[in-house]
Amino acid sequence: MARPTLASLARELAVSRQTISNVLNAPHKVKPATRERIQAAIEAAGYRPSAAARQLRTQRSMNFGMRLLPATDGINGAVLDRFLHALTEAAQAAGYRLTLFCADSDSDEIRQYEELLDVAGLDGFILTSSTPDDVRTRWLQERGTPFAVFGRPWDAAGGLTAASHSWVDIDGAAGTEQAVRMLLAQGHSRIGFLGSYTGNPVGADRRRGWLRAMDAAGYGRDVPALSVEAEETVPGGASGAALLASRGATAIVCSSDSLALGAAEKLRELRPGTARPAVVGFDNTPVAAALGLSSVAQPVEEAARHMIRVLTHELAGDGTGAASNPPAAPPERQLLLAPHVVERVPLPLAATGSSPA
Amino acid sequence: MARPTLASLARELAVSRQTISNVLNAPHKVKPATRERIQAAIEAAGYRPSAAARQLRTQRSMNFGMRLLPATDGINGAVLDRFLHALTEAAQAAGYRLTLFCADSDSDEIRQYEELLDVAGLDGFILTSSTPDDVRTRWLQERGTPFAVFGRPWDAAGGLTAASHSWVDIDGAAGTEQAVRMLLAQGHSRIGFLGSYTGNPVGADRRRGWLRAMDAAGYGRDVPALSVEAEETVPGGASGAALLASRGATAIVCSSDSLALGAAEKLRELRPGTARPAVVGFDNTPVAAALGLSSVAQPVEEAARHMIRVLTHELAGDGTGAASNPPAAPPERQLLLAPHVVERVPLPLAATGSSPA
DNA sequence: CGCACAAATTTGATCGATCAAATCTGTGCG
DNA sequence: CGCACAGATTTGATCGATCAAATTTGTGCG
Repeated sequence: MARPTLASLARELAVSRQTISNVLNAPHKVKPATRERIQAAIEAAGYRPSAAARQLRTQRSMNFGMRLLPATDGINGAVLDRFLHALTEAAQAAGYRLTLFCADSDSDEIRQYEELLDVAGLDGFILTSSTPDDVRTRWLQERGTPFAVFGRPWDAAGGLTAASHSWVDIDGAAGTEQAVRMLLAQGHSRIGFLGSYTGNPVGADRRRGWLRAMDAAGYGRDVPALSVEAEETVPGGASGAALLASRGATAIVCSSDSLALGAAEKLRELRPGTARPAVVGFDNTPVAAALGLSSVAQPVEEAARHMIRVLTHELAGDGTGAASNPPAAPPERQLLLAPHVVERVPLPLAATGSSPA
Repeated sequence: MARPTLASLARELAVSRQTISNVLNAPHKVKPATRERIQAAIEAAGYRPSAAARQLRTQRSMNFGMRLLPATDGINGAVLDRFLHALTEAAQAAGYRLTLFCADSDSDEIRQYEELLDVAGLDGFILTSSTPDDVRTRWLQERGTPFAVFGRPWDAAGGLTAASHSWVDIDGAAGTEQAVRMLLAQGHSRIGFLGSYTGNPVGADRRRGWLRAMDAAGYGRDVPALSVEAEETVPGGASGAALLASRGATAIVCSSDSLALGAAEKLRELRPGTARPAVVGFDNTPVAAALGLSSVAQPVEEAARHMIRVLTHELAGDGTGAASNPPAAPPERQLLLAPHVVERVPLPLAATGSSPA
């Protein structure tokens, strides 16, 4: 039998289309007895309303869009995977779907927004980064399209702009701060910070946490010599670590796992005796896990869920003139989530140091 | 001004809706002069047909679906990223969009198919794996829904089933074969193979390539002792490499980058003198790149593009009774792509071996 | 000139849902 | 008994496109 439609089902049940529609969209308008009878019939027939027809009438696609950046930019790799998965799952749970798209540049991204809004009628967008004075966020705001950004809108000076749009971000400083505290608890006092050259504010933010924790612990005077920048690569991490070690650092907090990987190697090499190289990375990538490297883990899943919450809330607010029954506390429009350190014991790989063949 | 529709634009131009529709969907039916006039007006007004309205009438959503596996399963990490990106890009270029969804299990995945087909009217699906006797592929085939699978349908014995559905896969054996040849060219003769325990056919396939190349080179007799299996982790790779080295192996082809990472570490350790640990990984993950490890790179982008080609071709065939003008050679329904080895010189990290602090 | 016939264009119906307004039921109460 | 009025249900229009069939325009030619 062909897929049932509202009309076909209505005929069978000898009720009107609208009544069935009401059972689905405004159950309180239907007499309980009728409602149950219809609900049962819906289940039995496996009736599912067509999104296209619904969208045509309501102008809602129940669909969010997200640009997939070309690999190696922005949040990527395993982090992006986790983020995407959580996003999709949360959207699905809220009755929305997620559509991906590609763009060559930010201006092309705007062109895509326009197209996707007109053609597919997307209800909102997820952005995975934003720059100060971002043309995309401005465009979306002017047009009144709902969107949420993963990442704070930093200004040119590395400060936070007072953007009025929704965003969620991970508090990098809180992460490195916690990493320092962990190392302090392990007995270290000369704890270095190893960042990368890129003048981006995310790195500066992570450095800030280290600084704060060192100050709080009373090691503020050591700070100048213990902060180093290197190339954002594994060898970069190694050379940075060598420099820090030469200045007496016994432990290192890094702004990425690549740096941490190189740093851990180097420390092992410099101090063959030490069991655990006191190095903490950032992002908690699979590499860190594979090598038994401690790392700051970002709660990207929570961030994704929150972004969906923000978007759906905004859309629900518009939709029904009278907001849902309980005024439902609106989700924070701007939220900073705290990461946490995943402490790991290095793998025996190094411990087996000079095992015979 | 509100978004133009076919009707509004028709009124302005004093032509009928259908004529404009024909300009877009069957230009040959419209007199050149009219066509150009209308085309210009479409551009000027920025008219874009609504996908929802179109879908309602044509029963085509121009949308493909793909299940996003929970992280750490199937193809993942950076490889998945590249695949997804290429998929999205290719779909977009062909006028299709990509919708993601999550599922808890294979049977739940079927439930999602059903829902997405009924509700969103998806035109086809991308699967990222298939098992012999896969319930999902069977369901899709019975229902006649177009789909393409990334990965060959292996049977229980590790052989290839004669499945009738479309798939694309990477020829793992060809990859390891090439890796062996590279090592042979570098002067190695005792080349080991390091795989993981998992009895999955992908690993067996990779081993097969090594075997083939060793045989071809006349080293078939060494084979039994030079094939080792270990746990699919970095330390697993290290212990496997130790074993292989003890049996005289001077180079190792691994079935993954994790194993290769551990193996490279171990070889370096065992032979401090050697400049380049002769180890080749598989998947060419960012880790391999970061550490300067040679690895077999899979052409996932090409695979993704081909899958979209297969799907769009199938849908185009159905759509217009008479296939597109030139009969357009149908894309291979089952395609095996050859990977290639990315040769890298290890990073100075190790070369700096015993540099002073 | 006029007819046949193809090319070009238009008309009305339809896809499957929701909206807004109309109609039908049923209950309370003077 | 009958009227008002809220509750329940139905009706007709509509969202924006395409399809199938009808109509108009144009061309060739006896």
